[in-house]
Amino acid sequence: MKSVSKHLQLLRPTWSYFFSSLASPSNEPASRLLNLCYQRDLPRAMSLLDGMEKRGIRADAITYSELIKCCLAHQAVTQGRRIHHHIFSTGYPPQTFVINTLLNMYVKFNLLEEAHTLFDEMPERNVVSWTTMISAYSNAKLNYRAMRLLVFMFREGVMPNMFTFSSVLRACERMCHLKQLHSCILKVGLESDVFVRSALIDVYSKLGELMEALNVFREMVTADSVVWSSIIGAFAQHSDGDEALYLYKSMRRVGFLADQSTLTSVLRACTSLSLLELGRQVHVHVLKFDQDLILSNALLDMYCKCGSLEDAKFIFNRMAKKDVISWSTMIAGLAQNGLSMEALNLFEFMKVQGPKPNYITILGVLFACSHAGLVNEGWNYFQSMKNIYGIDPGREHYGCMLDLLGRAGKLDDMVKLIHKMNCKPDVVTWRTLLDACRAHQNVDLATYAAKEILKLDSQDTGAYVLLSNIYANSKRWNDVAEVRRAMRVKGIRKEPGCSWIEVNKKIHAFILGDKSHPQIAEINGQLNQFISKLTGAGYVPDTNFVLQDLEGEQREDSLRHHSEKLAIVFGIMSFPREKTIRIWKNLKICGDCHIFAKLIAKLEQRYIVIRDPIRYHHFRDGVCSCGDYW
DNA sequence: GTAGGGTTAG
Repeated sequence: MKSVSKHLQLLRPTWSYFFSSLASPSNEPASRLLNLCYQRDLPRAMSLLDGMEKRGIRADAITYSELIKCCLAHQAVTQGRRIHHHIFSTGYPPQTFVINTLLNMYVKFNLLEEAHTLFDEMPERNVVSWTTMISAYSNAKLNYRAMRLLVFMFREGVMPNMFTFSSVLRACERMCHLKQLHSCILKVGLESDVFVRSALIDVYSKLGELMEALNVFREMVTADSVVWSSIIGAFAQHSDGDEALYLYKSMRRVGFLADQSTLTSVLRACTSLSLLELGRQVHVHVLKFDQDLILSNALLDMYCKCGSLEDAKFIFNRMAKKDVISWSTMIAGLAQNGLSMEALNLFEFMKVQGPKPNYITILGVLFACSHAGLVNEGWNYFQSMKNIYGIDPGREHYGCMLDLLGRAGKLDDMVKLIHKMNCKPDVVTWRTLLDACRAHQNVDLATYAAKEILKLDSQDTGAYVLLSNIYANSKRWNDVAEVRRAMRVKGIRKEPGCSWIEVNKKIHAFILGDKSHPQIAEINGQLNQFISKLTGAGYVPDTNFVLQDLEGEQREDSLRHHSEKLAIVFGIMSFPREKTIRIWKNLKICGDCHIFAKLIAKLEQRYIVIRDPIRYHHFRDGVCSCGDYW
């Protein structure tokens, strides 16, 4: 008996199908259609649909939904429009669910106008219809339209859900709107939804309100790895690497696993803090995602910015896929690390084998020319960017060209270019001119440039300091006193030079005049010994870089304790000879420290890398990668 | 049927 009932059970669907097809014979093609959709057989499904249309047969909502999925899988726009036509031609009013599916199809095909027309014609729009359109506009960065739709949605009395809020938040550009949205989210009790939460964190961060982002994060009762990634990314993008790394450690401690996005932000934090050793540890976790282009680019950038070009080249060469960012990162990385010719060769190779260069690629190329003193090549590349790639030069490109001319001492050409620029000169423009005037001892032009800077920003420390140094170099002590008086009156102080070095996973900071380091006496003693040894070998301190109008020994004394010298000596004391000494600092290296680093690298047979806010110096065997041109 | 986080310069 048991086996008979088992057989009957097996037969039951067949019988029910038989009876149902007797009762409604027109359903049979619809079921066949659904099967074809499941098989993703679009041609046969479409021909069946044509037959159904002629006989006035319609399918159910699930079948239409599957048919549209089939079109999306085949990227078949024409067939999608045919289905749209069919749904409205059978004489039955389509369900909202079915129209929403069509709406979604047009959005996925990036046909927003067609989607919007259909949306306008819908007899009834539910929360999914509204959210589909809002999300489409947010994705397309048509933020105003997305926000406006939310208002219309409220007016029609449709309540947004968590999908709506996480979509519309991305379109929010103003703090007042964000505050309103946030209140609304709290009011309807959606703040614990992880999608809404991560979107809130992201928008607060994009609008520069990091503390608000942190508040949203801290108030959470719910979390997932994306919420963690959002807050880590927020700090990493705002150059607060310390907080980003602290949050990453907390994330690991509470048991969440880092994925590609998290690791990308963590690498960015390592990059901003120049933490090569930590970066290498993160690299181990990155290995399991080696197909992820964004993550690989972040890794490449980390090695470039931490001054380890061997690792950067290794990563670049074995990346299976490279995009314009990979190429631009490598070109700029080579240029910033003093390998200008390699950077330009790579750019030539990119022109043949790589993607089309963009605005940032050209910046790296011009930077390479500027730091190698290649004036003619720089001009050629500058002109070709518009002619060949259709890229209009921006403020940064002009900046590189001015830098190039300035380093080569072509001050008149600099002034001509400033007047020809298609944008108004800003503080950076004038500072480049001022810097060139200092290097080439042009006091009158320097005064002009400094005044232009102070017209734009009366508190600009750099202008005062550079002007003071220029006067000091020309021994115009009265003018120096005048500049310093102005600085005192306005309460402007020179930013103290600061250098950092990582020893045994600890960051050691050295600030000019600061004696707080526990080993400072030992470091100073060692430094004095080195200076004596170097002086015996012909080292003469270059006092052109002292702000104060001091004379003789006092001027040397001030230079003697520049933070990078202390960091170098500490590095020598802490590391074995074969370990690279890596230092990063907040200001550009001065000429005297540059000479000192070259000589000490030779004397002690050390490899020293110093990263300043713009570029890198690799000191080895008495020479620097910048070729003394920075 | 509708949703969230990541890369190059400055």
